[in-house]
Amino acid sequence: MLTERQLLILNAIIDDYITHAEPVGSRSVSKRSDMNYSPATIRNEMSDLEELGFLEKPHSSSGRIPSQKGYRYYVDHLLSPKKLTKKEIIGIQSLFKERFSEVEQVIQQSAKILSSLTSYTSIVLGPKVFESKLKQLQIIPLSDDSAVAIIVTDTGHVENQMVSLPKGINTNDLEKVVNIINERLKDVPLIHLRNSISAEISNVLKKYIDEYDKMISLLNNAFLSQQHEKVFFGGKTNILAQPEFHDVDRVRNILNIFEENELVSKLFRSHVQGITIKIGEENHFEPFDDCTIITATYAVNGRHVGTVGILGPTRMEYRKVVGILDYVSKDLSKILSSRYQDN
Amino acid sequence: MLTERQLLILNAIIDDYITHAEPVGSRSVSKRSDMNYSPATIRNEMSDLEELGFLEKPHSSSGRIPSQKGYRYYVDHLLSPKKLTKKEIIGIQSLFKERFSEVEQVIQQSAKILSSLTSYTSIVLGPKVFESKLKQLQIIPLSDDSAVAIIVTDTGHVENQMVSLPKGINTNDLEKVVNIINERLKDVPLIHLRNSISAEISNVLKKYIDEYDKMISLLNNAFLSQQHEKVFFGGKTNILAQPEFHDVDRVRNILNIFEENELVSKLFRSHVQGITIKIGEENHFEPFDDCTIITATYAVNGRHVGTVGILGPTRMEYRKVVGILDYVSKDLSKILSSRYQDN
DNA sequence: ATTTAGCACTCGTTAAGCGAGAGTGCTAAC
DNA sequence: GTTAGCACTCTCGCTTAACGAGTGCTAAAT
Repeated sequence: MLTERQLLILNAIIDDYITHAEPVGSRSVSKRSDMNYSPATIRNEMSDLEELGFLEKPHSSSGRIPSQKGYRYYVDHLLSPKKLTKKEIIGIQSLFKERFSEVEQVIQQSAKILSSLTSYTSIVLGPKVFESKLKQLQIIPLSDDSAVAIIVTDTGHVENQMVSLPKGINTNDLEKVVNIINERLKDVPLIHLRNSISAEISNVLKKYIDEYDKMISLLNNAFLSQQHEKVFFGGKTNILAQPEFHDVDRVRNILNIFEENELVSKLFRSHVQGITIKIGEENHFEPFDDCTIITATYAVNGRHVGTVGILGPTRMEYRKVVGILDYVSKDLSKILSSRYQDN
Repeated sequence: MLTERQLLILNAIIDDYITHAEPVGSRSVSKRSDMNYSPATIRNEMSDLEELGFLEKPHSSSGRIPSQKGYRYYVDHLLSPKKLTKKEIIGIQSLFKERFSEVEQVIQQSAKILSSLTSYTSIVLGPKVFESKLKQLQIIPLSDDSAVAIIVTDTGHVENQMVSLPKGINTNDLEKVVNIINERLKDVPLIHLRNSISAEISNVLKKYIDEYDKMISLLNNAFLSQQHEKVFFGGKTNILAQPEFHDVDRVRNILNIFEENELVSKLFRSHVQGITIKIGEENHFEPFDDCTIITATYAVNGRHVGTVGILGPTRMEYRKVVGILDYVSKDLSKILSSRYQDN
């Protein structure tokens, strides 16, 4: 167990390193107002902390920097989220105040807010479309062999998907099917649609429709669309401003990762409610070995449907980021919930 | 006017600089197989070419690099587009062969092809949605005061737009209006929709509808959607591989520009049919002062509806890029045309 | 038993100096 | 008109030296 003084010193070093990005020496720690020990004492403690694995030295005669374990200890035991300033809160509120016509715009806006407030890169996932409910289905033939299927959800979200029309399908039948679905499956969550079709209305369909099998496969295609969540970014290039990313090759690597939505979505998706912090190798993804990802979930009417996250260097302003993320995720939840309530 | 020999030398220097990215000296020019002069002679010519403004020196005792004027002369007089290799053609064909369900996917694929073939960044604009024609309009109420308007075009493109329902509007009336529009304005180009409404059907509407004014403003909102072309990128980070972009701050600048679709669209939109080359300051945009943009237009059934473009350093492989761009733009035109024909 | 002053030592950073190499411009010879 | 020869320039990489920040250890002070 660490002594009180060791805690104080560890905290001081991490704070210092976070703001200055340079190894911190005993002298500068000892000069802090809350530190009443000489550099020599600090040095001894630092040596101990290094032995315990909380600190490391870039080279033998330099100051210390926090190790991954050090950061972990810091966030687990020492971290007190910083309250947002009045100014920040007002800023957030005013940005959210613009009247957005679409849910996606609200989400995109959250990403922007996060990145501009933190000056790191922000990623927002979701909300999972398929949790929302069917409002209306349309299948509009374009030519003899193709049509576009349009799904409108109760949240006003529109998904569309091209489908090819099997030969021998009857346009009247198609209309009938669409009508039946709209009558009987309204308000069924998209995620259950495919099941519901076979479970609830297959009998009806079989009765009225000639080419049952073809019709089913057509519908399955129509509901195939974007199963994966959308990914929104804010400040994609913010991370380049950090001194640890002053190498073009690394930068390129990371930016390329951003282009792969699948991967990003896997890396940032949070499975537990609330704030999650993944430091360096805890991400289990080599290019992020010296990055930290902090995520929070947001909820709609109590259900956690998406993730907001920040990507920065391990030397990240944890206090600030956690505070902001907490605030924004809750605000976003509020806004989305009120919106979904409306409908 | 330049002499035959000066042309030869200018061409040699540019070719060399394009491939090696380093100032080229008299000796290396003279060593080329088609060059039967000694370094000293070359030096004299180079000196003249510099005086004429086609070449410049990074410092007094270094080799020459082409000036912007030099590149301009090169593309205007010396440039012979490189024929694609069999391999490249086969590659393009096979990538285009995948059966895409949506036009946008074809476009996105073109961007990918271009960037991977050229190893620069590619940008594809359009096609302008509003040139396509109305297939079907839907307005689906979500709640008492909001609805989503969906426009399906003859090309299978789906646009959707949230609209707020003015108070006192009658749902039956809304349905009537939508029906009238679908009957009478089918196949009207989106761009003319708003005019057509007032011109062709305002009488009918006035007859049947109570709240004419409110209805019109609602429709105007519904047709407001994305007027600006979409922007597709390929190989956003390719440009970072070029030695002239090995500075993180510049890189950041450029990548930030990529995020501003409006700006990108303005910078890359081509107004003339065929290949356009803008070198350095010809772009009239300071961050691109040492970039070249090469664009080509693509057409659907003879109408030029969009732009494909490449962004690279002024030291760009002009011959190759022009060849590829020419080929891909034509191929894309073919594919899109055949698709639009279908419907 | 802690804490701290003192000191030798280590390493990274910076500046200066130097030689090699690539390239030029000029002159004079071909 | 062309080219060989040569002095000159500038960059680049390497070495050296000085400096400064910081450490670890020892011994003295508290």
